[in-house]
Amino acid sequence: MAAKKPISTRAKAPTIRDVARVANVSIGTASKALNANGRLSTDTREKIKRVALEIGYRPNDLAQSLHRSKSMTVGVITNDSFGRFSFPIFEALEERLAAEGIAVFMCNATDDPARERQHLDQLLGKRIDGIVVTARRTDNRPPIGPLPVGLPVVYVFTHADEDDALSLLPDDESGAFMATQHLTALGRKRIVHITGPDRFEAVRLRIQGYRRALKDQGLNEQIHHGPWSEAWGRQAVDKLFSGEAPKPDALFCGNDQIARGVVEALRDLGIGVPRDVAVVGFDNWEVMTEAARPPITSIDMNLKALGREAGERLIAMISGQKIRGAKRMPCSLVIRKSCGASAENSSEV
Amino acid sequence: MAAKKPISTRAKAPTIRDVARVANVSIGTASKALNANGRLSTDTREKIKRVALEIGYRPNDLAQSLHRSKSMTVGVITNDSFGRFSFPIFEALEERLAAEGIAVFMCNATDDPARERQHLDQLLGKRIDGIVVTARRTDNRPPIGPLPVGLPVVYVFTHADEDDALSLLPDDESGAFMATQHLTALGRKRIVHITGPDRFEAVRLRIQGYRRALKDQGLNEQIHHGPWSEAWGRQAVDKLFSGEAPKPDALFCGNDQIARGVVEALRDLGIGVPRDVAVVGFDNWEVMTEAARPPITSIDMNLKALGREAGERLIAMISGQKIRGAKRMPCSLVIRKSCGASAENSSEV
DNA sequence: TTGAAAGCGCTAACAA
DNA sequence: TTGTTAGCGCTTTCAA
Repeated sequence: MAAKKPISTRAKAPTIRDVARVANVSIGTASKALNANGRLSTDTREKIKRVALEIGYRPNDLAQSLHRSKSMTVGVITNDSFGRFSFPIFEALEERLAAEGIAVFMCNATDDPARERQHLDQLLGKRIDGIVVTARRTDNRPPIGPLPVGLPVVYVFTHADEDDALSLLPDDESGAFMATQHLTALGRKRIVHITGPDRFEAVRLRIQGYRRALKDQGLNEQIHHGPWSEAWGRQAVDKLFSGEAPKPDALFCGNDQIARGVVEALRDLGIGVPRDVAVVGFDNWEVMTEAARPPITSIDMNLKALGREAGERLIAMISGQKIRGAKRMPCSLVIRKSCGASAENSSEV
Repeated sequence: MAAKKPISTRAKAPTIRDVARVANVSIGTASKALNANGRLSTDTREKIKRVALEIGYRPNDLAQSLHRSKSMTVGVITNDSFGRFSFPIFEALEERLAAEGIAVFMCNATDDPARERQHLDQLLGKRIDGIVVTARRTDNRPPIGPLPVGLPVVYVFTHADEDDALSLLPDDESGAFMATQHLTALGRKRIVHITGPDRFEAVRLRIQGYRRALKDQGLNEQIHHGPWSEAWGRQAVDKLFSGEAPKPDALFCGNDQIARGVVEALRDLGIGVPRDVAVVGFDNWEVMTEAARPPITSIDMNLKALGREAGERLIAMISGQKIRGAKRMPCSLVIRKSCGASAENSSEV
């Protein structure tokens, strides 16, 4: 397709036949020597290895794969063009798979089913050994496919509308519980939740965790929805602290951008953080949490652990195991100054 | 390596031999039919295509590549684990290459030469048709390798200590010139540059652009170095506006985090932006520039264009062209409220 | 211990 | 128009 001119100045890579010729043995012998199996005189084995090194022989994985019908490659399909969430996941995933000798095709489908289909076709043509599907948000998505039966698929940071699928997700509910409990443990009583649009599953789950923690202490809930932005955080504070109603003494925010807006607005109003109001965010996005004044306590979804686990499971599936079901992986609380607790209690992993 | 049990429940994919058998033709004929070349009766061609579709035949790229000695894959090696810069580049690159039917292996080397070497070996084993090297910062790096002669390599957002290499970089100098000129055009006279550590090539280039623009107007320069953080931006403002010295009427910042710190500190001091002091950032990182009060005018490095161009050139090289040399691609000015200019003048692309 | 040969799935040159 | 066959680079059985 891209080939304009057939002229190629590329040096052809040496093959095992070249090794055999130079070492003056049969090609079968050379193969045996290089693959460390079968018996062979140490002499010839050494010689062959030396020759291979000298002429810069490197086995052609394509040919090898053709033979073994295992390509040692997997594909990742994402729709997260910004990369905020999927990048750390991908990074850990790739690291885990690389350790196993598996290379990773990265495909961006940008929410376009046609592009997704196209990428999938390409990957299947390359006979990938497995697929990882990831996304910008954790909500359900239609299952990817159709796929050859038995092709391992892992959904991570998203899950499929299908029981059979294996998916790995952060435990939003317990993360939010942890955040809220941290606030109640510090003696806060009027804890308001400022969060994102409730069409996000993550928002709904975080609300559940928040509720559970409040119920434990017999406290009342108050929830406000808005966009995932600093501006919304500021606006929410302006509203909450302007009227006659009793003021909150803690704010649990749906993400760190909202939290940062909140912290800034409180600062503008001269309300002390954490003295008057404690603040917790979600995501542990350091660019936000560390730069805020004061730095913001937040929930870390441990995206890298998520990616590593995805790699782990994919490897298991490739080697024949059957795994299914959704698993939620634990979040952790990262304590900073915005709550007034000492950082000693941090459960950061 | 990962293969524990040889038992595989995977359905074997149909081959062209299967197609031929079912369609009751020779395997050569089937191939011809599916590759749309050579002449063939429309009848059989139709039949073969239909059969292929029915039994779900999909050509095995591995076998195809083996034959053509072209794998239709390329590798990307990055050391940018955060992904802030390399992700947009990668995204555009991948999109361009996918359009050509080329799939992309993504490898993270995290600044570790051993890991880089390992990834490279893996990629060479997979007989990739080309390599893209990218990085977290634009500075020089040792050339990647050793590589088979003639293997196309593109460095993007970094460049190699080597004349022969092809590299694509943002034009930091002219970007900084644009930013500074924008300020002078608005009548600002005392324009201070607050930037990052000068071990970054980008910092040095941006200084050059800043200087050139000042010289054009016969203005004096003043440069302050610090870390790439909001805290540094705040600190710089505190210093600049506390003494008896004449105060700046504009601040050109080395990146958007510094700019954001600057804007916030000015706000704290009750200094009007843009009324008293105009501010320009660098990177056009919307999460910073849009959330600041006021939103910050910034220089966009057009990372996507950079990625697309890298794809373009790689494709050209793969098809036989020889390209070399470093190319700097233009930045653009994205106007927001922090300078007091109307957004009409924006040269955003 | 080593060599010969079949075959992985596909393409392309040549024959029929 | 269709079929046959060699070969891409490698592994693996089977013979020598």
